[in-house]
Amino acid sequence: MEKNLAKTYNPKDFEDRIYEMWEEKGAFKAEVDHDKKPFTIVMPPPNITGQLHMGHALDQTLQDVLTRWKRMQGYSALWLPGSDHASIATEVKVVEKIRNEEGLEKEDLGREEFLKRAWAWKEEYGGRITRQCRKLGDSCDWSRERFTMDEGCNKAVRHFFVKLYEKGLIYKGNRLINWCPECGTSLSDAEVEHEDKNGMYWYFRYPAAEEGGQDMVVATSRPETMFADVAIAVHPDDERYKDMVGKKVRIPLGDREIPVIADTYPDPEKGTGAVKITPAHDPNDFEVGQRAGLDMPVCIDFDAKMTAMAGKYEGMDRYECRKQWVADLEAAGYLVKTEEKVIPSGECYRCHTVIEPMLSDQWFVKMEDLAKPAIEAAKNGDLTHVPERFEKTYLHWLEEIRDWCISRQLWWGHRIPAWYCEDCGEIIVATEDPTECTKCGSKNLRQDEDVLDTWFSSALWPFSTLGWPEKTPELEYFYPTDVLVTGYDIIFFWVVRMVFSGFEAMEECPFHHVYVHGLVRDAQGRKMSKSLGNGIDPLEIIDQYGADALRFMLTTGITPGNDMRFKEDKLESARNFANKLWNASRFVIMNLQDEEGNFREMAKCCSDCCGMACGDTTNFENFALRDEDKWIISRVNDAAEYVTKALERYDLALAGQRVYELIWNEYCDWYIELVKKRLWGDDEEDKKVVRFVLVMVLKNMLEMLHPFMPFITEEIWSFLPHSICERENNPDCFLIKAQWPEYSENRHFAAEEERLELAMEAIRAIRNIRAEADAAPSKKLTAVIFAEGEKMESIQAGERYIKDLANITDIQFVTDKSGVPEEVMSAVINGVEIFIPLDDLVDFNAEFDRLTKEKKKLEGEVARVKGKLSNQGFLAKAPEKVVNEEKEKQAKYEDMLAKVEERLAMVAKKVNK
RNA sequence: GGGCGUAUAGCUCAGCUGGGAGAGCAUCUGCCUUACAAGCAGAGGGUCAUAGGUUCGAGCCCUAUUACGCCCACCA
Repeated sequence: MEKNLAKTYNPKDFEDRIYEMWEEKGAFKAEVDHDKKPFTIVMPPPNITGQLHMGHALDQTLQDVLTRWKRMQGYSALWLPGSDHASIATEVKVVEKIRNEEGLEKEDLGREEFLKRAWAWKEEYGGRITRQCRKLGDSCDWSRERFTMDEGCNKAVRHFFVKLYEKGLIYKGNRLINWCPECGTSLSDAEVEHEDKNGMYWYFRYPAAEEGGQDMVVATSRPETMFADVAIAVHPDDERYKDMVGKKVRIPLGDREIPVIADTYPDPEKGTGAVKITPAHDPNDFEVGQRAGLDMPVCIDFDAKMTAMAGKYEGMDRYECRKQWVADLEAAGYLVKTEEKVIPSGECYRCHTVIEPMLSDQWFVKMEDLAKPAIEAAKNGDLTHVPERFEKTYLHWLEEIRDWCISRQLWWGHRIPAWYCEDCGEIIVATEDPTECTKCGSKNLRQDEDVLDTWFSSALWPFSTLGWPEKTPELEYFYPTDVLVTGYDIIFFWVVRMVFSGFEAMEECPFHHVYVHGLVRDAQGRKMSKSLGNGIDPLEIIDQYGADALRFMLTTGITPGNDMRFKEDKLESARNFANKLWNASRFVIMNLQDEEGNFREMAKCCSDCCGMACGDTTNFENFALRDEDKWIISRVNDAAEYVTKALERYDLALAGQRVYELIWNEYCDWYIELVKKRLWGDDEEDKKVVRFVLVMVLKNMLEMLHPFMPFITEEIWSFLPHSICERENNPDCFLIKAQWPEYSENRHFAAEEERLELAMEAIRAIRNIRAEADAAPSKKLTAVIFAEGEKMESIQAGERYIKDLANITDIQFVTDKSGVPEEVMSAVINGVEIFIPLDDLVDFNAEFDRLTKEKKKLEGEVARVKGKLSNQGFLAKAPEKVVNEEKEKQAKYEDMLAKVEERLAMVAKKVNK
């Protein structure tokens, strides 16, 4: 007895074992190999603070499918893994830990000590997520695993920073930035989320401060900033306020007087047409302030508390102050009116605290010039998006881009490589820590306290991970990468920044395709989130259904760029599919003899053992292949073409779907059933052929399914006879390294396909009759089949199939219907009539209904075809091929209709209708 | 304010360059047929959101409308 697969499919029995085997054999390793073409994907590095969630599972499975496919196609396929230091998220985690465990704040520890704890935290928890990836079956080259804050990345960051600084593309400036009071740091524009909230406009009267002036009424949604008002602005053409320009008004309840100025910013149509100007707390006002050369006092500090500018409100929280201040103003009669309004508000993408625009010293990347090649790449096709529509998003962002604030007031991250000379004030920016001031020679240097935006280092990921700024062989060989796979939610954060950084550092686009996928939502279509508690843990799913089922579920039934819902039944269906394959394989293996000699002989036409993958037609002439053998070979061939083309355009869902159909609906439902009798028969030569085709087709199917379901396919593969794969000569030949099946004209058998499909139609028709007549499947029946000419030949070729699969003991083929008994049920298929004598079982009423329905259907078809063919426009303008197809259909349907009508007339008599 | 997406069977979704509407699940009927009940066989079920248009021909292309969703936006 041959060894065989376990009786039941249980992924836990082998998934971990197979993954370890792959790793041990170095199957994921990608080498610089100039005999091969490179294929490169860099993994979007998951945050070290994170747990593996469904988003990662989707993202990584897509990348793994592509990597495994390309590896099988003979590429040196590198999927480079890593993780991200996640500046803010990690710092917050570590701060909380220290607070909880030691009751200390980070300031109590000091920078150095804090960083020690942070690194310790990273060592302890940071590897968790990459360990979890292994459960998914990720075939990334772990020997090249990187971390955005490792030594190499740090070197890359410093070099890149210096490069930009020296070109004048990085500068330091006192500007209005997005400040998160909770996280205590500045944020880039991309890190601010906009949300509309119900809010209020308050209209306040600013009393005239001089003779002949008028009171000014202005609206504001942020009364607490009034303490830092420096002017009231009106449009220069606004007649209402013309006389007030240059005059002063007084801030209510205070003694500060501020001028009314003219600026084009205020819109006379909006509000009262007069706007209070608070340059330090509003981006628009900041610009007005700059234009008018106004002071920029600050009334809210970095903790979102009021400063001394706010007088008695000093130290109050900004919202607390707002409440008090409005009440006080109202009591004093300065509140003119209120208006409920929807106010757009900016929030921190991490903690959702309302952003405070703050005037602050920060580092910026000047974007205008950097954006140009990135825009150009998309426009000239060097960079394409799948699906295309995301190119619009990408371009829109780049075209509207503003300077990028890259400094963060945190400790965990890449420290800005800038030093200040305490003696002469010189700023030194350098890749190595300087020992003395380049200008005055002073050794009294102080490094900038800030760290860089996490995305600054992520932006370098496609080349920093390959060795940049060194010119390594890897960088030379694997760069640029081929495709970047990511969710649409981080196009701005990451994709855009990698592209312009890639151009700047490497003078080449970091990848040529961006495959954008959607979000995995819960069954109700809601976003999975911690706060909702509706997240689904991929590890639990793997535990329950196996990684293969999860992977298959995630990669099929989706459309690029669209969100998907996580439904348990989809998962079950994927698991059932794995089970089906398992059982079919078990069946094949169980029926094999000691085949090593046999198959070696049969596959010998292909010296390097590729068997059917060789496309050598002489291969088949040596075997007595029957129609069903050629049919399944032809179907596999067709699938190989379809699947490869689908993968080439990143249509993984359709590719997976086609493999599913091949395995279940073609191989299992038909081929296996068709050959069972032969397999158990007496013709030893024929049995050998059947076993060979069964196992070779299975091999090809495993190859095509492998990228989607790597574990089960590898496991089954290990049970296949060694003579059909390279394992005979090479014990390390595993499916993961097998050759991807290619389409070959030599394996396309149109005539056999057509004949077999006619037989299938007949089988379906007879099964249908059985069901309608309530004849048990086990009941043996006979059939009379009428056909003429070539059709007779075709259907006669299918005699054995019909007998086997429709449980018919005897078929009488007739070219004359006169001998057909009356007590029969019948069916009409393409050019062929089938009669089943059922003796007492004939149900003429059922037969009558069935035929009536069939007649109606055929009448519809005939009418449709006739309509088309009588349309002169159609005949004149449609392609000849289409017209001919329609003509053939007309003949076919008219023939079928005539036969059905004839039969119906007879049955009608029986039922007196 | 600008941009984008979705609308197809009871549910979740496919449908590639326009050429006779598909899958999975669910439902109904019959089967433990020696790989598989996580299965087998059969069946029912759709005015492809609405209204126009282009075309010989539209689920697919164009225009408008409706509903839901997403993204961007300096937001008095």
